[in-house]
Amino acid sequence: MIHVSSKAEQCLKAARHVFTKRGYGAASMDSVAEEAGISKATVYAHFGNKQGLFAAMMQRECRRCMDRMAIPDDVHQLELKPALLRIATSFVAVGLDPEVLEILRTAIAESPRFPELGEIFYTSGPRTTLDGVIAYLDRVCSEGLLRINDTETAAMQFLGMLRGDLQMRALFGLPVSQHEVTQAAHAAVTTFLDSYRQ
Amino acid sequence: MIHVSSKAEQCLKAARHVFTKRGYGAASMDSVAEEAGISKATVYAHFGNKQGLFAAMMQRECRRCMDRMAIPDDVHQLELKPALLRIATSFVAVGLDPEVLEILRTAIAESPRFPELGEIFYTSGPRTTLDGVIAYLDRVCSEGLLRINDTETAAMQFLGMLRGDLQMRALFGLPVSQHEVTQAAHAAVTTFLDSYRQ
DNA sequence: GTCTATATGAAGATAGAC
DNA sequence: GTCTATCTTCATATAGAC
Repeated sequence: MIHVSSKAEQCLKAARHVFTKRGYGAASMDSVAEEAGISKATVYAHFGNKQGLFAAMMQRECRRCMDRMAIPDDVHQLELKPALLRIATSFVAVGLDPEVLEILRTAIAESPRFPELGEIFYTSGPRTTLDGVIAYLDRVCSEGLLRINDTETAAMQFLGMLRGDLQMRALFGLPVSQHEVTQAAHAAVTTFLDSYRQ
Repeated sequence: MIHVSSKAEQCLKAARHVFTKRGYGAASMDSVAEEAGISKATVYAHFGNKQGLFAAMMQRECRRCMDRMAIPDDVHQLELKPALLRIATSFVAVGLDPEVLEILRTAIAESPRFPELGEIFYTSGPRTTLDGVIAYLDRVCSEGLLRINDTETAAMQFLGMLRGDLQMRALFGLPVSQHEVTQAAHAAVTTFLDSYRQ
């Protein structure tokens, strides 16, 4: 187990704020040090250089996201429709959370310069949710509640319908009303069941 | 009509390349001038400052995108299912086009610093397609081919299913196979019709 | 591990000639 | 409109003391 000192943690928090606010290229190590309340030399001592600090910050944030991306445990105690609605509500809540959006935006922005970033974020974020939905759909299919040939495609469709335009609009900083969110969740569940329950 | 000199155009092309490759913050006006084959002072003479150049470039690129975002004209001569498949194929082809992704990535990245950018891109991109699909669905509903209460929600669902994870993976630079694309298009049309044709 | 001080280079922006 | 040359600021990174 690697020991991470308190100063390094302050530094990562400050890095998160500065990098997401200004963008990687325009962020300065001086700003990070100042906001963390430590000297710039200490930042370099811990993370080597700017790229190292950014990569460490993003990896940490991706890990933090992952826990929230899994589908809720209690879905297995619900009937089919309420369970899908529960998954849907949880998914859009996380996907539109301002802190998650900040990290997602930054990951998209810098993925051309940090190629491993895309895979890390996708695996710990969208893919985690997708795998959870696939597992859930496999189960209800084996119980005969739904008939789905390709549960991976179906899961992608379900999550895709939930996202709709909303996540893109949120990424752009455009307003997304609570009404639209609940509307999208209910509509996605209805359409999904209409298609796959027969 | 505003006359745009050849040098300004070279400049915008170079700006597109430099800004999308390095990111706004890390891009330098020197690089843009060098790549355009003109002097830096000329760049400033035309666009004022770095922000002005970036905004001008992005507006131009959004306009260029818009034409490709409309749904194809020939859908109106097709039957329902082939028409949806035509819309689907066209939509994913544009949405996964590397040049479009480059601009989309940049728009997402900088929208916090350029708030008007999000609206410009959304309006000329995703919203244009969405409006086209809504209009199409309204027409086929009025002909009695489908029964849809809320065509806007249905259109968002259709486009959302098409995107699935694919656009996000593409934004992250992860591989997306041609097979996945056609698979997603066919599956989206099938699911959509299963749900709304009854 | 942490700091102050500094070297070194780069980048935004402009002055002034043609 | 376009250029060369330059000003000035700021950023990455390190040296060296404690």
